[in-house]
Amino acid sequence: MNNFTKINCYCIKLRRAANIVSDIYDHCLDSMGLSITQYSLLGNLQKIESCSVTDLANYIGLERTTVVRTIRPLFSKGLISDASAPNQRNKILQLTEKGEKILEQCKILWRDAQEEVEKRIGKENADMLMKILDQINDG
Amino acid sequence: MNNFTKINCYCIKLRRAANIVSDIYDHCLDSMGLSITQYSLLGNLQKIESCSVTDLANYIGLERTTVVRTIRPLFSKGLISDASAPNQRNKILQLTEKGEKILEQCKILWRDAQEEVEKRIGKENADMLMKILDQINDG
DNA sequence: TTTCGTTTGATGTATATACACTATAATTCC
DNA sequence: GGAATTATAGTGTATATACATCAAACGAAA
Repeated sequence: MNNFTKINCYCIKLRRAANIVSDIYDHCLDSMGLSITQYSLLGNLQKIESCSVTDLANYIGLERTTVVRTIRPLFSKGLISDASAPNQRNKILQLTEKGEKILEQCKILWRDAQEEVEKRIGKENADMLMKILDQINDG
Repeated sequence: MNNFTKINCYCIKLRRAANIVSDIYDHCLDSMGLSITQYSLLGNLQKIESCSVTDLANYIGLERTTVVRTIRPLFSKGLISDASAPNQRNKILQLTEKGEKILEQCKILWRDAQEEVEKRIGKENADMLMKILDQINDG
């Protein structure tokens, strides 16, 4: 079954790779009960410090509605809070103290996942990959 | 909002890229009523010529059950058929004549999508990307 | 200041994919 | 040849993500 050449499709290969790499990250973060998307939201929120749902979505390149659903469990767990006044449309998302603390612990696990990827493809290729992905994502 | 440095996460960036590139392909294939995953199944089935669902799944690196559901509409449309005897467990998947014809038309559109990606990141980077993705996917 | 278009968050629904499990065909082993 | 094991296809359900749409808040324009 493996003596055939597979179709060289950027799309299919990117999807497979995204799924395979996602497994690595989710496995690493498993013990903290966070998905890689949630981790990414927390991490980026820490950088921005304070923003609306829409801003956060634009910033990380996810659909607004996806972010709405992803942050819900983060609210429930008390990792982020909304600093806006009542009856206001805009949310003002912020990391809570607990969120900061959890995030720091997650960062260690996340770095393990990063290193796992670098080990698999080599640091040089990893840098190259990052550069090319940036070109696709921001270009 | 854009004066912050985003987190350099291989996983998140791969996922974003997979989604962005998927849009390119699905857009190109839209007029044929096939998704990129369906196209890929047809294309690989053409190469293998004849195989079971499990073999096809292993070959393209998708979960078996995912393949089961993806090929269903291809059956309905008469693009693939099952050459196995009745009451047999193993399916013997094959492209129908109609499937071959449709696939050839799709290939043209698929190449457009491939070129679109190469135009975006440059042919050299595209080759590099393919190589790295293979390392992730098969390594 | 009232109206109207826009922004923002939210919900409903759809697709791609996976995992857990089930039912049955096929194979192995006594 | 019949029982136990394995392989195969299929279903149920879950997650990540998006699009279409809605309602309420906000801002601009008359």
